[in-house]
Amino acid sequence: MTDLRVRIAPSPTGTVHLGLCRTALFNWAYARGRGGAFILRVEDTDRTRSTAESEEKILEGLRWLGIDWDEGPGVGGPHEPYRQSERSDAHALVAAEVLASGHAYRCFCTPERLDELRAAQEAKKETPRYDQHCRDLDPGESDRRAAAGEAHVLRFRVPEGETLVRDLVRGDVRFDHGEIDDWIMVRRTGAPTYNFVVVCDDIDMRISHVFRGEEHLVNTPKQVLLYGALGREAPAFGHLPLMLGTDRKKLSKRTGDTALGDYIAKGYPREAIVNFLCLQGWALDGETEVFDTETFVKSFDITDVQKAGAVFDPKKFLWLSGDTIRRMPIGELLTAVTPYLEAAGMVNPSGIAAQRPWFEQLMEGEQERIELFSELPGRVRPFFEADDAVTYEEAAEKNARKHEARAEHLSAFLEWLEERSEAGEFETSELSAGMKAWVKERGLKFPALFQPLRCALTGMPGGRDLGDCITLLGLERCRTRIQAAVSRLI
RNA sequence: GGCCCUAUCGUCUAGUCAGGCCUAGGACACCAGGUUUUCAUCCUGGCGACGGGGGUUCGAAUCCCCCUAGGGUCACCA
Repeated sequence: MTDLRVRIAPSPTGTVHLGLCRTALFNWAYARGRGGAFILRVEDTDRTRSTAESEEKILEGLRWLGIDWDEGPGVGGPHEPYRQSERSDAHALVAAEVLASGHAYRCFCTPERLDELRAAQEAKKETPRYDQHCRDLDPGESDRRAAAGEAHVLRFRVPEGETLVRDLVRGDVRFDHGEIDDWIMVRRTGAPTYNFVVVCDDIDMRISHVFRGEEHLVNTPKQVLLYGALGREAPAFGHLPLMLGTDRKKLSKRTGDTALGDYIAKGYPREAIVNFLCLQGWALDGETEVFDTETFVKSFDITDVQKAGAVFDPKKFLWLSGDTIRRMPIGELLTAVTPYLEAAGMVNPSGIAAQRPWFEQLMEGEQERIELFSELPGRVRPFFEADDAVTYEEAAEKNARKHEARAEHLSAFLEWLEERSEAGEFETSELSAGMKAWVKERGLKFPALFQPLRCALTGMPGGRDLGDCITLLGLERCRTRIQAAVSRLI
């Protein structure tokens, strides 16, 4: 059996894009589901745009998603180093080999000449391409000019013919070599280009399958040709459909957030993000939308991947987030939400531990009402406000003022509450039932008490069960709030 | 524009490779009911698609061709 080895090769030039996350996820799942190895390699050949911070963000982001790598930065491996910029010696060796074998040639054309060429071609509405000016330069002359220190690049000598790419997602794709430029392998600075190093490194690292975004499909014949020139067998390829924005173009900041960090900050649960990403171009069985990572790993196959691009649907993502939150154990939810509570100044780190049951009750009432962790502080605000200065939202106050005898009802209800407390009957479900009975005994409609009471207690027009609010606040705080409301709602 | 990819409800998709089981299934969204003290959850129902045209076949969402539409790519970026 040939060793299954897949990789993700991000370039550290910015934020952690969701597309990268999905590609990583699919590669990783493919390896994990088949006992293969998953390798992480940092593609930092563009020295001017690559940053260490970006690289660190990528590693952090992948780890956060639950993706672990068998070889790569941080864990090492038999094919070190895993940062392309540190592999230049190997690249130089291969470049020399390709030049010596005649599959590549030196090109001494100046960037100015190339610019003019391109401009002329564009003016004539032709496809911009290299005119192979240096392709048939005499080898002796080429060597002399290079030895004399004349600046040059190394170009791949694309032969006549066509290349067949057998894509595990798309099937067979043919490319006529007449359409492929004699592409640059090594820049005049001596730095190798992406199409060149990606092949060198994938060979060195024994990569067996390359799954990446569809934007790389047209690069593939160039790479396949290089594998051939090097006498190596190309890996299997699979080009994933693009993730599209609502404008049906490649997902970009233009139509919404694209960075993993944005979603983490908003409080999408990890499971929801992974689950949603899995759904972009792949489906478990066509029926089941919600599944865990383990199920994904067990079921994922590259040949099941959709060919057409997938438009990113923020609404469905939000729904999935809320659904995931609703299924979380309360303790886990509390942990997830703690940073948001702290950031809102509602608790300090030890505060929750000291009143854990209270916080758990608080969470239980909100669990089905939030779709993102970040919504929580706004929703529980009333429970952290001063009792004599609850913020009344306009809609809540309006609802309360609809009832003529609001102050009388509130005062009477407070008396009833005091009695319940003295009687030791101050538990949520008994209170909820008792309140309803209280309203009916007086021949009232529910809103006559509940709307003013909700306003008094929370200042909000809607929300959790009022009995629940009462037990959460306790008699003292309820008394203050109701008394305040009696005067404020006159 | 050249080349390449793609084409099922508004969106994500199942079904396409092995044509009949498809009067095309699920999910989100939307709409209407129900449950509920409110909000939310939850439940029920509804709306809603095989881009168009030719073939092949007894039979096509599924196979072939053309058209159309969308996307990707054309860097000394990756």
